[in-house]
Amino acid sequence: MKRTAYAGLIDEKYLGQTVTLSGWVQKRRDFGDLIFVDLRDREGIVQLTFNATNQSALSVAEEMRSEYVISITGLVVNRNDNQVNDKIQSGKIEINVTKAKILATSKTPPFYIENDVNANEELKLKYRYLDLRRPEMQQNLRIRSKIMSSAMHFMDQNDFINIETPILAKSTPEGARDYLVPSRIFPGSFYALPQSPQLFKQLLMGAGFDRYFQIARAFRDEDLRGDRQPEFTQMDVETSFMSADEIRTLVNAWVKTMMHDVVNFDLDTTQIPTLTWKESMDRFGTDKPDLRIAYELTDLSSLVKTSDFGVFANAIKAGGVVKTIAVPGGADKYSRKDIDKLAQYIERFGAKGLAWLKVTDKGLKGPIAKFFSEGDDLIHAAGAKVGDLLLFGAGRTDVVAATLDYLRRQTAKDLGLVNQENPWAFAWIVDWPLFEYSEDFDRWIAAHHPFTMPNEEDLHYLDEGEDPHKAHAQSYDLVLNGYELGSGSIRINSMDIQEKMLKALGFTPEAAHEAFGFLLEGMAFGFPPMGGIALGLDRLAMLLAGQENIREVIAFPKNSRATEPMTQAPTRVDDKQLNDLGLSATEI
RNA sequence: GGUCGCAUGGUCCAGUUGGUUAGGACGCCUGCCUGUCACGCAGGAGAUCGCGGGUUCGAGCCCCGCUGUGACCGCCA
Repeated sequence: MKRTAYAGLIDEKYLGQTVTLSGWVQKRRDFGDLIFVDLRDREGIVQLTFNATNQSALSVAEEMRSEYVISITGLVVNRNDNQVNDKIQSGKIEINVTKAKILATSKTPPFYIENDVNANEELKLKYRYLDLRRPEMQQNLRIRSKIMSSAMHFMDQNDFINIETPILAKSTPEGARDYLVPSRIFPGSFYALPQSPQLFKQLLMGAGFDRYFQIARAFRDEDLRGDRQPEFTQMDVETSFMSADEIRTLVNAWVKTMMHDVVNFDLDTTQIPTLTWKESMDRFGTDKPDLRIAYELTDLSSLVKTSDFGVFANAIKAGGVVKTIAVPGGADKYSRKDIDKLAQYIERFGAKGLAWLKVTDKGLKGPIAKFFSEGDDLIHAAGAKVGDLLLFGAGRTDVVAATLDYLRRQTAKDLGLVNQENPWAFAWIVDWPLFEYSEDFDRWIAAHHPFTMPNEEDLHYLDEGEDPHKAHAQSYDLVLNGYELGSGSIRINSMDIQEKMLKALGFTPEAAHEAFGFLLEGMAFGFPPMGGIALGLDRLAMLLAGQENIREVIAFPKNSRATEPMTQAPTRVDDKQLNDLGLSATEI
């Protein structure tokens, strides 16, 4: 019996036809001499009917259980009007089965194969192949597939060349922790899995390919988050002779095509705002703002620096800031208890407490209202209106930013203020600092990466006797709905600037050549001006699939401790394997 | 590395102030049933209450430690 159609695609067009279908038993409803079986395949579900007019098929149906794999042949017939099921696509018809065969039996699955499955994550990952049977997961991975084919097609159409770069690569300082692969031939030496194809793609520009792209896997041995996995997929792009503006225009064109191909959304890329990094930090407290939320941060520092409220005045005196968000309609919606909960949450950002005020028609209300008897100035400065809830951040600039960024997103989520009219809020964030200070390393590190070209007018900051940390970079991030989708920059293409850059990062000339000598040497042989970007396809797929965790768009993801419950990776290995590599495992 | 949660039949949960037989729903098994699609009805099986220790006459419940797991902070150029 060879399959002639997908179960989920059977509809009135097939009426009167005999079809052969194969798939899984979603559900059996047994009435004795009448049995209904819901047959599921990748396209959906169709109802099969078995009855006494065909005893052999009926007896096979009696044996069927959930998740058995079956193949059937039957006639597509109309259902009576009172038997139509509007919940499934094929609900107007059903299949009168004449031949049935069980191809594989199944144990009772540990959880139901249905969309609103309520099993815990560990169980779902352990039986990932069952979880992936859920229509939602099938849909998620097909969205991902569409993104990839859209990308491939767009890049091909725009004369980009798809080039693979090594997975076994060289460990380089800077950046994330590497995944290391021991060398058998050189015991004690290691390859590193690439954190990105960054250096290779620059070298490809040096080689004259002019336009490169790759759907590339990248690896970073850092702790996971809902939007971070240790291995992830990037749409990696590099071009020669293009400005940052031109590269963003190119990416916009791809994003527009992709949004059309994948979710059939007509994106007006001329409406994508470009914010400087500083503007984004000032207005939203983050470098990846969710622009679906209308309200922003307001700086009240100058207004409250002489306030009677000590917390505010002291924050300013200590060199910090006081900022607020006015949550529309929040005054009624948030109880004291709700606010306490928010206050407790933001302690993790370093906030000492949460000052708040409610704007009522009788002025400001709340525990600290007494300090603001002349409240109108404050209400006006905050852009607040009656019914709003004012939430304040006071203290170190970075703590206030993190706190109010969180409060802005959380309150919008709580109150349904994430604007649904603009479901896809893209933004470009530009003019990033070239360096940022790392308390961990107690030195300045590259904000993007060490190959990022400084702004033309900032080049002199890298010179002797100047302060390199004032420099800003020709780098740009693409943000969607509060997620960093991609990050790119114009690269340094001269050895001279690259060496200055590495020096500013604390590299001695010897260390610089040991780590990046191949790149520096290459630059001596005529490297073109170049720039590019890498877009995170997992996050993009997650957002387009309406998911909140990138696990949902990765077929076999790791759990939050970077292990894989199905295969149990990582595992210990044989001593022989270790011996071959000249390694020994110390911790048991 | 840290913070906060969670762990009870196959699954998801309830379990009072510590009290004698650990409860429900779904699923599973058996039987009956020709119009169900959350089928129905009758019956049945199924538990090391994550692991180890402690307190107590008595622990699913309280305490300590551990393990697993989720979210977040640090980290992620």
